Amino acid sequence: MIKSKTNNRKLITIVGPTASGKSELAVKLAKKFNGEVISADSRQVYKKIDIGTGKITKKEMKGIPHHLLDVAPPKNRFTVVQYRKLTLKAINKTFKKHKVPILCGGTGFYIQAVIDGIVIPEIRPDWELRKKLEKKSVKELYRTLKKLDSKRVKTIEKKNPRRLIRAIEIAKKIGRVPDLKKEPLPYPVLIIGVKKNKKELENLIKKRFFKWLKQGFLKEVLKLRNPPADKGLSWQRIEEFGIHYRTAAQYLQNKITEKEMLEKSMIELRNYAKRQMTWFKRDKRIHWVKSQKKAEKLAKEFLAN
RNA sequence: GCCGCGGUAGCUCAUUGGUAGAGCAUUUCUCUGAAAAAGAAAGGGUAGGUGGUUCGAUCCCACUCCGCGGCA
Repeated sequence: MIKSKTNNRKLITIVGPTASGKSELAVKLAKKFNGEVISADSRQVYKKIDIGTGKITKKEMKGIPHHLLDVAPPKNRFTVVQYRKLTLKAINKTFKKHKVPILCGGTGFYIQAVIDGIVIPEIRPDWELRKKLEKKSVKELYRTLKKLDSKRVKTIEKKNPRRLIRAIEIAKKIGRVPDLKKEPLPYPVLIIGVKKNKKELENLIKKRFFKWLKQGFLKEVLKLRNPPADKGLSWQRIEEFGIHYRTAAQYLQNKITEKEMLEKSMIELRNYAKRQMTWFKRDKRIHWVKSQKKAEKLAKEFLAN
């Protein structure tokens, strides 16, 4: 390999379940190794959706630049493809400053799209078509896709309407769903996973939620609904911003009690953390650590070589 | 004390005279422009207890225990 400046490019990635302390670790590593943080969170990309997504505060950033936060208005739906584009830009910008980009977040799909370079067909979501297709049964959808693309049908989940609809959407526009293309990053990547046992994580999630409530999380939700000037968001849209927003919206509409809100949040967040771990577990590149010290050591070795 | 209602999976509840199901929870898994999303699979109950009727009871009957509501 030719030794040149580009070979000094290295990306550190921090993954882990919700509430595991990724953001804090990212800031710590950024401080220590002259880095900038790039968030990998599908909800924190939205403006005004702050407390309930655990978005890092200015103070917590400790002067470290953070990217991919507040990059979209909450009214519009953000997607992986946009995420990948913006993130690659942010990474390159960071390299230009001779700093280490630290990709940090819990949205496995977004991270995979960046580091493995999942190239998704350039077919934009067609919400009108989706709306129409949503009325159909999965069997009908499956049959429709089968007619359009005999290959994709073989690997797709037969009972998953969302996947079927997207496949149909692509096939309708360009004939069939192209094979998955991957464009991995041309520089080394270290992936650190923050490990927590079940009980620890459960406590962290609970504590964090109570903290958010004290910080005015419910007020934030109400403000989304009824902002001072502009038209507010629908409850339906608010519920899309994640588990806490969903349960809070239901509570604020008097559909569930406060107690139910707390219980539901805990259960769903626990399940979410589990799903995240299911995703991360299969990636054998991840170095799982229990302490920040261990993470620092890994980063140091990675950057030295 | 009396009357009524109920006691079936961890929870909420269906169901049937031929040994039971759902939703949620639990465990595991999937992942091609919604991913805190959308899906899949699995484990789990001898139907409060005892006795009786019956070829056979979780379901019918009696007694008993427990919970809830009402009356006194």
